[in-house]
Amino acid sequence: MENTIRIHNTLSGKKELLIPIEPGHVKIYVCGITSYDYCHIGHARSTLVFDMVVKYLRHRGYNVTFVRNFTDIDDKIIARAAEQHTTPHELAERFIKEFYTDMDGLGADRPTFEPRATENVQEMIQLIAELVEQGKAYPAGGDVYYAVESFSGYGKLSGRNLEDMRAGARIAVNEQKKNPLDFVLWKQTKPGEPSWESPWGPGRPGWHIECSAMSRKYLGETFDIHGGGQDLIFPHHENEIAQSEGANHKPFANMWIHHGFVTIKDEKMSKSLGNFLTIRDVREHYDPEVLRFFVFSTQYRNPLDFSETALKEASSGLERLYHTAADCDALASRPVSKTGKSAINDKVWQRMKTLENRFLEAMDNDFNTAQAQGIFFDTSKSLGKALRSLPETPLASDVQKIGDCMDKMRKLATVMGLLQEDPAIWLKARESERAAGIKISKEEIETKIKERLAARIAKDWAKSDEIRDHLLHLGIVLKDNANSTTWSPK
RNA sequence: GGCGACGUGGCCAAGUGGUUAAGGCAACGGUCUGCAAAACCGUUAUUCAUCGGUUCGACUCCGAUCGUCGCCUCCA
Repeated sequence: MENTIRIHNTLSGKKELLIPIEPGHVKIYVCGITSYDYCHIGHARSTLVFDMVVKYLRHRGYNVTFVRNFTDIDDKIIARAAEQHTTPHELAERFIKEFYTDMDGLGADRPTFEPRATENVQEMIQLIAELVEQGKAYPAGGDVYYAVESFSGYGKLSGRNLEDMRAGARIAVNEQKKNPLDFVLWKQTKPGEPSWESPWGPGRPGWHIECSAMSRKYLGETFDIHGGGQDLIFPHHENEIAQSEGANHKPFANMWIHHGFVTIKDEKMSKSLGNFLTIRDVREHYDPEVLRFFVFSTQYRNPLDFSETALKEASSGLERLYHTAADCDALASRPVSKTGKSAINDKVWQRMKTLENRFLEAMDNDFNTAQAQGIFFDTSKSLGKALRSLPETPLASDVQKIGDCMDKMRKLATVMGLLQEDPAIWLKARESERAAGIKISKEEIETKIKERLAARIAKDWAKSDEIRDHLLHLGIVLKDNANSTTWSPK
């Protein structure tokens, strides 16, 4: 197959053509969550971005092996478990379950493999032993550290060098380390903590080693893509490279994909700043597709500023696409004529025909979902024009053209998890959401509408408008149709 | 302090050496309507933070300046 996808590789700082090691098969590893709390929308972005990447690669015909780990043992988990009078294992498992509830609810596919750190400790011990043997790591007082100076490529991912880092080091000096930047591979056990036997005594793995060990186990020593949030570039991914390449003497990941943060008021959303919203906070008020639409409204490397306004805009935008879908669906029941001249303008038809190519071009260019969404809107507009130009009894082939184009758009939108619902049902659901804040009963509204209808029949426009304004004040918008009046929340 | 990213219309956001600078939201105008709403259609940046430079030509490349954010400590 032909490789056409270009990806921004953090390692080179450039867009590069994705050329899988094994033709047609992409192997990708993504750093998952540390499981000790509910996921926030930054985690949602991460999951959705890589879900989109994998879906697109598959859409393009690649076989994809996708590995994403769970960090289920670490300082924060141990501390939180102690606070909650439970075990680290129980706590981690509980929040893995919650992770699934959230991410399944957002429509993310499960990865091929989802290894947990605690299930791969032997593989980590093996890798550490190899590093010790090769003089790249050293035991000290029950811990084992990686000697950063032993790896000449240290800093190549994050664009740093050891001297600069040393000068600006904010790391507390640890007497046991040969270099303050050396990082721990194995931590000596402390009383009451989970521990595993090892050649260096009982203890538990450091954070970075799990990804090196698990990626090697599931994907091999060299694989195609490694991904994660921008905050993982240093030190986490830098250290993974040091560990893996230090032990294997082979390139680790060929390409590195790092997505931007979700921000609030232009500040990074994070646990330590306390400015985070959980996925379920957001799900209380917004449909999962709205959240997906929002996430994909900007290219994955840019920051994404979260706000109520931004979500509302996303909702309005997606609604527009669903309206088009509903209009196209309604066309299917219209009587058609078999012969005649196409009513669809040639330029409009050209736009409809080129939808797929334009979409693929945008997505091939470093997964430019923002541009892809623009193409959906452009197509939506073309479909609107086509629909409007149809006569009472449209030509069967015109109906076919419009239906096919809409089907194609739906199929392409699957990559972003959009337009997957029945339009009529989806649009109705948005209306019900808006109805949540209304302070007047349905019966009262119906009564008012009947009153107004009487006024309208009597052509008492003043009274008719007064009733309408009154309801509008209460958040009810009236829509007069040919022979009925419907209402919907504002 | 070191390293990195970014600065495009009221807001969000594509484009990234060369015909008219995508698209969304909002606003405004039109169709429709008793008037509206909804929907649909249309309009809205001689200009891309600022100042220099390279070039026949730059929003796009280079340099400087200003501003915003991030990493350097756990973090998606």
